[in-house]
Amino acid sequence: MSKVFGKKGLTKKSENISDWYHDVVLRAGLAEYADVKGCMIIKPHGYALWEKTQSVLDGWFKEDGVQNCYFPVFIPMSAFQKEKEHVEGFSPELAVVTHAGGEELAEPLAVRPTSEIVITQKFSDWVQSHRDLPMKLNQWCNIVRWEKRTYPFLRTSEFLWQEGHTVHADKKDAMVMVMTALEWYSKFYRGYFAIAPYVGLKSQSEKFAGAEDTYSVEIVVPDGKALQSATSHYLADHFTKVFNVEYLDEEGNKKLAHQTSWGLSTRAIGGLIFVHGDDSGLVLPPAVAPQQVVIIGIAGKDQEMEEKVATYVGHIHKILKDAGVRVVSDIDFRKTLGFRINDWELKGVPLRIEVGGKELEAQNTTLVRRDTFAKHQTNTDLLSLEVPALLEIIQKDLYKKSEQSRNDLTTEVSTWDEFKSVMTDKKMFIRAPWCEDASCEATIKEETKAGTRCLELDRIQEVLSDTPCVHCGKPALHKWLFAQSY
RNA sequence: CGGGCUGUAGUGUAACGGUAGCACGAGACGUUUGGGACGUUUUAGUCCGGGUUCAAAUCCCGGCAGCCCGACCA
Repeated sequence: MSKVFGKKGLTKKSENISDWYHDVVLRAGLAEYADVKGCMIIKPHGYALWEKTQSVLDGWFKEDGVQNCYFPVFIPMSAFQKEKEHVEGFSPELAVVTHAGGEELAEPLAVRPTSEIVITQKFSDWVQSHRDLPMKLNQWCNIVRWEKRTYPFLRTSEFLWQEGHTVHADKKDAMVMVMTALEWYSKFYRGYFAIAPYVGLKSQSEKFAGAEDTYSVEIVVPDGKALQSATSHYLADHFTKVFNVEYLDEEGNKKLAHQTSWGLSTRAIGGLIFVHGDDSGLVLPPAVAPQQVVIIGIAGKDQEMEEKVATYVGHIHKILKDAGVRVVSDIDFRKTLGFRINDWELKGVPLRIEVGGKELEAQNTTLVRRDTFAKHQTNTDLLSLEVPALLEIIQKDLYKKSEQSRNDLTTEVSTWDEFKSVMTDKKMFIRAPWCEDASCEATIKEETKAGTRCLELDRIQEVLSDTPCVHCGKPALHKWLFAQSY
């Protein structure tokens, strides 16, 4: 790797990853703090990443027959209290409206922390026959969870997400949906965010409040901690039996529908920042970068040259735009070159094309990769082919780097001593046999701050024999992933 | 929600209980421009609410917000 250009006022990632993260969020223009605790103003550069996320996932949802809709942000407290595990799980973090229109409300309104309740209520009206199934809805919305400890993007009091809610005739159909949604998320992280995650089943104590089973996508943050980055729940009939979501099957028998829900939030952007960013700021994968290429005009002090360079930049801009590249031109000659370069690097634009007198004369351009800072010249004629190809290479290289980092930050242990020493020394993911007992899990967490993250999908079928739990020694059937979490 | 630290122009900082200063930024003009330029000039601030005091950015109390450490979570 070539040298990394540090930034004025930007903490180095290796020195303090938390300070670095906050600096990048602000300096790259992704978001700012709002006046309300834990609330965030998402700025255009950050919101563009969310819009890209939306457009990709929304396309996949619709191909599968999921329809978008919108439910109210307010939920009557009485409705919210109907599912016991659900309300116990969420009530500590509910925001509740008690006054409106200048008067105290007869019944307080919860600001939705998720919409299982209100959507399931409607499912009971909308689902009558097996012919109504499956019914697949999704909404893109904001939700509020009054977290005690907040962190930009990763854990904000209000956040944006999509929540998919579906009902099916039986468990088998519902499980297909659960796995389909999980695969969308996994595919999105791998293919667009260039992040290699772990995907698997949550333990019973870590599952969604009200779910039968929860599956999740877990990102390995470079400091060795885990970020739960999307979830897909099999709700069985837990909500449908509370709200009588029943249908008549072909034989005329009444049956309870089986339900799923699944979501991905703006937290994803936090994962993206953490995984790819470096000491120069944000690094965006080309597939999601709002601007994939920035063309920087360099003119010296020469007015005539400024005009020539501006024209040349425009020419290149058109070539790239016609080639389907998201491109932006910077011909703000009033600012010094260094300033402009640093600014675009902070923002994470994957590829920079420098164009000045030298390039003009040679009819070429200088290409500089954001991820490696590798620099080379390319003839202008070849740009329309080379740039899209290079963007793909950058995308793949970022993924490979993420995969390498994930693997480097994961280790397998079989004894409790090893487990403890790894968790205290380094902080990383540990794969170890576990008995699946909740009290054992709680003790592990108490002693190491690390909890179970998931049982990887491809290990669910693989059943161990004669293997003791890494902590308590009771028989373990699977190797689970453990880590400290964000 | 508990413990610790913090809160001064847009940003970063300084000021013993006694004139709120500096740098960057932003605006104007001029000179500059191949990795964060310079001069002249203009601009803008003590988180909010109480208290102590002749006098509060400074001390005290409460609130709000940020960061860190716990408990909780997408």
